[in-house]
Amino acid sequence: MPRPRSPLLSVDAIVSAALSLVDSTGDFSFPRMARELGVSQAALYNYIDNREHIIELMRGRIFSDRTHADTDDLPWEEALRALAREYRARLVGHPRLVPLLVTQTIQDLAVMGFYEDMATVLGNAGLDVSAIVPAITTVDYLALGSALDLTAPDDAWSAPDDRFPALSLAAAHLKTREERAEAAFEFGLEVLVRGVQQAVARADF
Amino acid sequence: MPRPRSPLLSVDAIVSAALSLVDSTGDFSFPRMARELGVSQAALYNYIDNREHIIELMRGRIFSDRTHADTDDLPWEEALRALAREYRARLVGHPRLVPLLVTQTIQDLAVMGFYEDMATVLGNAGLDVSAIVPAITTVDYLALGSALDLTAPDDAWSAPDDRFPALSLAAAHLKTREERAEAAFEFGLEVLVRGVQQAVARADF
DNA sequence: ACCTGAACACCGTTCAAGT
DNA sequence: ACCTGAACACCGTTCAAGT
Repeated sequence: MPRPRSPLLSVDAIVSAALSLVDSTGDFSFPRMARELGVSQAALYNYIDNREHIIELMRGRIFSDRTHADTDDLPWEEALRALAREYRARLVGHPRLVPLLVTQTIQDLAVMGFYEDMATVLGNAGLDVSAIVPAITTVDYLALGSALDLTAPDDAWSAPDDRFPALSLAAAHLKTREERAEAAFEFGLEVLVRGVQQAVARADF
Repeated sequence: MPRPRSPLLSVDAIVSAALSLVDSTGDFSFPRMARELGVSQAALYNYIDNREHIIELMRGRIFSDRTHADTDDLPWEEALRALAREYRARLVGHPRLVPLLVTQTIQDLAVMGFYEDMATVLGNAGLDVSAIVPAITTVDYLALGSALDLTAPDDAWSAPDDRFPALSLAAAHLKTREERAEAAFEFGLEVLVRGVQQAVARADF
C-alpha cells in the first residue's frame, strides 16, 4: 500500500476507537484498535507513544470541553456540590475506563482544572489551607469509588446471608447498583459539605 | 518427571507467590509464578481455576486472620474509626494489589465480616437503616482511594503550576504521598463520623 | 492425583522496508 | 511522512501424555 494522500489515522480517531472498545468490552488492545480503524497495528505508533499514552488521552477526552461554570455567585456549598457532581458524572459516563485510570498519574489539564476550582471554592469558604487538599482528595476518592462500583459484575450486597444479619437488614431495600453507587456518593458528599461547614465555623477541626 | 510423593504445589504456595510478585512488581503472571515455584505453568491449574480466582484468593489472604475486636464497650465513634482504619490498613499493606481487586466482585467472607461489623456499629449508634449501606460504602471508597493513591508513580500535586494558583497554595506544604493519602483518609473518616453524629441527633439528614 | 510439554489465541513494541 | 509485514518477548488456558 502506498502512502495515502491524506493520513488514514489521527490521534482523535485512535482515542475514539480505544474509548469505544473500553466502553463496550472493558478493555482495549492494539490489534483490536487497528482492526477497527482498518490499519496495521504498527501504524498506531506514528501517533501515540504507547499504551499508557492512550489511557492518558482517554482521560483528557472525557474531561475535555469543560465549561467553566460561574460558581462565584453561588454559596460555596452549592458550588462544591456542583463541581463534585460534574467530576463524578464524567467518570460515570465511562465507568469501565476508571480501572485503567486509577493506576496512572494524572497529567491532564482539565482534571487539574477541576481540582483548582474546588481549591478556590474551599478557600473562599474559609477552610483552613491545610485541609483543602484532604477535602479535594476525599471528593476524588468518593467519585472514583462510586464510578468503580458501576463496573462490578454483581455484588454481595444484594444477596441476603444469615451470617451477616446487620448487613442483610441494611441492604434489604436496596435498589439497583447504579442507585446505590449514587446514594453512597451523595451521602459522602453531604457529609463532607457539613464537615467543611463545621470546620469553617469552629477552628477545632 | 514422575508424580512426586508429596505434591510440589499448594493453593497457599501459589497465593504467596502471586502476592509477592504483586508486591514487588505490581502484577503477577502464570509464567512468573511457575518459575518462582519451580513447576510448569500448567501445573498451577491443578489448584486454581483461573487468574480471577487467584486474585480472589489474594483478597482472602490479606483480610484473613481477623481478630474480632470487642468493640461493644467502645463508643460507636471509636468502634467505627477502629474498623475503618483496620480495613484500610489491610489494603495499604499491599497497595499494588488494590488495582487488581477493584474490578472484581467481593466474595470473601472476611471482607463481608468487616462490613457486617460496621453495619452493627452504625445500627447501634442509631443511624437510620437507609443510611447504613451508604455510610459503609463511603468508608470503602475512602479506604480504596487512599490505598490506590499509594501506587501512583508521582503526582501532580507536588509540582507547583502557575495555572493552578489555589491548588498550588493548598499543596505547598504537602509531605510525602503516604502522609497525604493518610491525611485524606482521616479527614474523610472524621467528616463521616461527625456526619453520622448529626444524622443520629437530628432526623433531618 | 499431579505434573510436563506442546499447542493455541492473544498481547505490546520494534524495525526494516516500501512509497 | 505514513504505512505494512514480520519479528520478538510476553500472556492465559487447554489438553494429551506420562507416572
